[in-house]
Amino acid sequence: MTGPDATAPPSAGPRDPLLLDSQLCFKFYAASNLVNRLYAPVLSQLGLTYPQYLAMLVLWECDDQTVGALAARLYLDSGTITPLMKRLENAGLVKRMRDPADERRVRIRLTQAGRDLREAARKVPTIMLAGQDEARVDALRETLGEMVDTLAAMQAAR
Amino acid sequence: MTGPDATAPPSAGPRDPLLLDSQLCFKFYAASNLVNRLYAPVLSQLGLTYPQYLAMLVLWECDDQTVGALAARLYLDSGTITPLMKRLENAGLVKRMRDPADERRVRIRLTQAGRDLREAARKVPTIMLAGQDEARVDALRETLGEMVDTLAAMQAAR
DNA sequence: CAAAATCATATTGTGCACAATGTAATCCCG
DNA sequence: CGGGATTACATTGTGCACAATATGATTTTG
Repeated sequence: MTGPDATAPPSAGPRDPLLLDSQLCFKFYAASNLVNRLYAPVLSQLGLTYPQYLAMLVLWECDDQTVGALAARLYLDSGTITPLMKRLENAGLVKRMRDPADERRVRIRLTQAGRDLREAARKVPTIMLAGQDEARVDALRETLGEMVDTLAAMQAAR
Repeated sequence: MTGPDATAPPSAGPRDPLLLDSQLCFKFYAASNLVNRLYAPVLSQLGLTYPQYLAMLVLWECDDQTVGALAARLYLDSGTITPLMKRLENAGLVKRMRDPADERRVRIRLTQAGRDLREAARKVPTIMLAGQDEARVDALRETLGEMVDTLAAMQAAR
């Protein structure tokens, strides 16, 4: 061994900030990837990927939105939404059309098939949260919601 | 309005499980993307992307690991690690070589430049956590750590 | 010991995710 | 009203992320 603390300390003392397990950011990264992987098999039954599912949630809440509004709602770049919407259009779930009032905007509208998919999607949260403690889920959602707000504010202040 | 709750309810009552803001999973997704975006400008000064930074953290902890071990530690597919390591090799930070004892394995070793980068990386956690309440960060890391363990267990049980 | 099963990684193909850039429409200011 | 600035989206290029498949090495089994 050349340096101190070649392995992680048992429990106490100031942690090395460069240890992977010390990284709060890694928890978000790992959780996001794991969640994506857990949802994939369920969502594939609907013919959706995970980001596509999230975009459809937004449209089911409020149809006829612009590309930019969708991107903002999902904390994504509009350059991510454009090809995603083209894939949803190819799947017959949405229609893309230029806003006649402002030709710069592209409005996204659900097709009948897109609206119909909502009923099938109702089972997704049920399946994914089965066996989880509801109070714990609510508490975690609350905590993470604040964290996302903080991160979004840091992002906006850059 | 055609249905009940066309907009989100003010505060109480059972939430619609299909609302985006009801989705715990979306918080992870949004947080992960936001974190990535916040780290990118800082890490670019080291010539690293965010996943590359995480992989380097693992190697700084324990050098000379196999591709599979790195993937497991980061909760990633080995198919993600292979091209990532090739890019780190092109950057001169690691060396890839077949394990002579088991030719199926590829071992990843830091170069001197890779080891040297660790000192420059020490400032990253300092910069990113500046102004954050330490106790709050510790609590969140604890909570998220448990969540990641839960997700990893669900993943393993599939 | 040889054939089959298993294992570790690489390869291919699809789908994000974002920075940088391009293009066209609209806004704004004099 | 005319022209520069701004806005909104599309395009291009790089880098993940994973499923499916391929390749080659090792282990197991008859």
